[in-house]
Amino acid sequence: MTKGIRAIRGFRDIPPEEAWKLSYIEDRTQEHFQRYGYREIRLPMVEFTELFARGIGEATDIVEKEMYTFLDRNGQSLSLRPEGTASAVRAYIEGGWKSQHGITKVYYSGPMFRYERPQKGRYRQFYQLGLEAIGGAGPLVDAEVIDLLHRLFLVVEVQDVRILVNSLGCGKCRPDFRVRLLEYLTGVARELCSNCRRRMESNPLRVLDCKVPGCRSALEKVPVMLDYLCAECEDHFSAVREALDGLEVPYNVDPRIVRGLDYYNRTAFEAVCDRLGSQNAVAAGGRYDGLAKEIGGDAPGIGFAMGLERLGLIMNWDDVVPENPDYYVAAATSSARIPALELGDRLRALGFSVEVDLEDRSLKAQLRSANRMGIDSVLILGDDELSGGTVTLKDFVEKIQREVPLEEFMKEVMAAGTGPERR
RNA sequence: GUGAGCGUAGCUCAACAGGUUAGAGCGCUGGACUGUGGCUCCAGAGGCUGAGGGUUCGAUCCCCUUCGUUCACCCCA
Repeated sequence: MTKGIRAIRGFRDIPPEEAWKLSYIEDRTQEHFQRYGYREIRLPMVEFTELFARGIGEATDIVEKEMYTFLDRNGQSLSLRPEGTASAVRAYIEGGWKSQHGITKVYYSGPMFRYERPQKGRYRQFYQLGLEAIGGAGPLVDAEVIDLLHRLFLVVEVQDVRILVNSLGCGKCRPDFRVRLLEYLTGVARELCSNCRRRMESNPLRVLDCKVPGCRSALEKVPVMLDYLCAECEDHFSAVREALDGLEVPYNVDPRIVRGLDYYNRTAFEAVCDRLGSQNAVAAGGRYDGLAKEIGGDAPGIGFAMGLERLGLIMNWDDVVPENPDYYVAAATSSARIPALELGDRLRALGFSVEVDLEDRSLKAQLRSANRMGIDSVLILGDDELSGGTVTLKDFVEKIQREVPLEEFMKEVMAAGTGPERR
């Protein structure tokens, strides 16, 4: 079990038992996004390192220590994408989509890569589904995006998810706030944990969401961004909230919401759940009006991404069952092996999914397989059936069995048929 | 990058304080039932106990190293 080549740490195989769930989430989510006018965009999984360095921010953890970066054969520094927003905005600029009318609304789905220690709900290759609304600066865009996210959780039946929103201010008001925050933190530095004292230097905003009790009490009167918003940001944020209230989207304003990426401004939001191990974010996003400028364009935007594995972890799967095959064709004798395969093909041509034994196993073993696979209808072919042009139908549920002319059976199937729509 | 736990059959796990031939359940294959599933019974296949070194008369067990894995910290989706 330890022999041979295995998957890279943090890069796991998603077996069929699990993969169908991710597909299910993707399907439901994409339908949902499309109802809001979002269209799929396929983005490269590798970009120039510079895109992420400038877009996400040189000083962020992602860029500093979590990217898969390498030189290609031309000596250019490339990186596996750690997230999708930077690419989407790059595509917007590169494609000149600004000239199109209205807001560009796109969604993407696929693997992201981050060099982190794997743990529950966290892998080095993980799957994200995200969307971006680029080119719109107004608060209604923010509200619709958050509304869409809220309603997505209704569609995929996830309970226990809370939506938290905050405003991070803008380039005008955030620097002031930062100064006030640092003043305060310096004052209470003795009461903070060692982590937070370190964070004061690296990323003071992060101190706000420390969970250590001592820090929490020391931070009771900490200034929050919301109290320092400039007039424009204040107006924007209250307009967003007004719209959310009008749409009856349940949310909480949480001043401790901070984003780990530099490009965010104004509206930031997270969907969190407690049943996710130490991770609690299922989806997160926000506005990034300054991002495009960093990479050679100019456009406001907002978007979010959600972790498919994490969503899969908290979804209620009780009412969602994978479909079993419709028929099992069993060969009772060796001369019926190929005719069994043929019959399988005929049924498949009608849209059914059919299993046929390929291992020359006994009839008993074949029936056992059918039963294990949850297949209710078995068709048996043997020498008797072949010589008589019949097929034996066995129904595990009704517990009945009868032998009928093969062509008659096929006609029945076609008539009642309506080849079930498969997914 | 840091810390802790765990690596025994395909899977989930046993093996009193180091002791003889490493067991069980599930799964798989066959049989009881000459061409008939589920339930039951019987049989069989399947192990360099993650790898390497050490202590010992003797190591799955103790020690060291290494690899893998899980969870947590950090951080994030």
